[in-house]
Amino acid sequence: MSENTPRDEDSPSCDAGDHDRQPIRVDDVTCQRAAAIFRALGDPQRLRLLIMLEARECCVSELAAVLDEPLPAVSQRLRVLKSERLVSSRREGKHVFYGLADGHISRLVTNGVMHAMEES
Amino acid sequence: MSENTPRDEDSPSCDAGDHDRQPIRVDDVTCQRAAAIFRALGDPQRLRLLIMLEARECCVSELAAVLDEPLPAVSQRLRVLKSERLVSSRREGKHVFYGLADGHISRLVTNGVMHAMEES
DNA sequence: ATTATAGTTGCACATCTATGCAACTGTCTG
DNA sequence: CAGACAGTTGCATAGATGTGCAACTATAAT
Repeated sequence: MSENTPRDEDSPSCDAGDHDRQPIRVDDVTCQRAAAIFRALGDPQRLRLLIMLEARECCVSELAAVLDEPLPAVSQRLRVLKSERLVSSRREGKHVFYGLADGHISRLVTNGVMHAMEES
Repeated sequence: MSENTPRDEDSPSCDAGDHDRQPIRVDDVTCQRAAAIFRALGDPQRLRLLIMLEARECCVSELAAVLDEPLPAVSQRLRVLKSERLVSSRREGKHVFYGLADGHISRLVTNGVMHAMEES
């Protein structure tokens, strides 16, 4: 009676044929890093920024203008994205250009958006 | 003087050769749905659950036992995941089995974890 | 019907996070 | 140097979110 898993006699027959795929072993640190990345992606406005940056590098004021948001707000969001290394920045004169940190990010974003569009 | 974009004379030469990829047009609703999905993924404990469910269906008490968490906590987290349609549940006698809602989710999770492992 | 096991829900509380605005830094121009 | 434009940072506040615990529901067994 000390069992918590339903793998013995009081369990139904559901799991007999289930193919136990080898679970990915993920250490706590990685898990937290991954969660942090997802959390950074978990805001509509930040996601908008990433979607724009997927097309090309943009400077902060351009992003603010296109998205019709106050510039400090955009800068803040970019800061969050940068702290998770989702974007990188580059200064060019008066302007600071932001771009996706690497191609992976694009896949991540696109995947999520696709999934959001497909269902429902 | 009303320009916000640095595309005219006060702009440096950085963007001349930039390949403006066609941006994905994403409507607000989709953007919010996507963000909500990412937000649901943005918690280490919830991510842990999904990683476990990637291997096979599990009932709540099993998840609670393996992750060493109070059962109500696990149930709560599963609720959040279910509200975003990341997992589905199925009752079998006394047990409720949870599994990933579809194969897409697995890709989404794996992608994020991979990215978290690769960098730094 | 009573008891035990499995899950869910509700509530209170602490924590985090987003937001707006003002002040500051940095860069170029005249 | 002063002024204008581009970004960043700090701070206060309101709203969202995670957590723990207790109470409740559901299913099965005796």
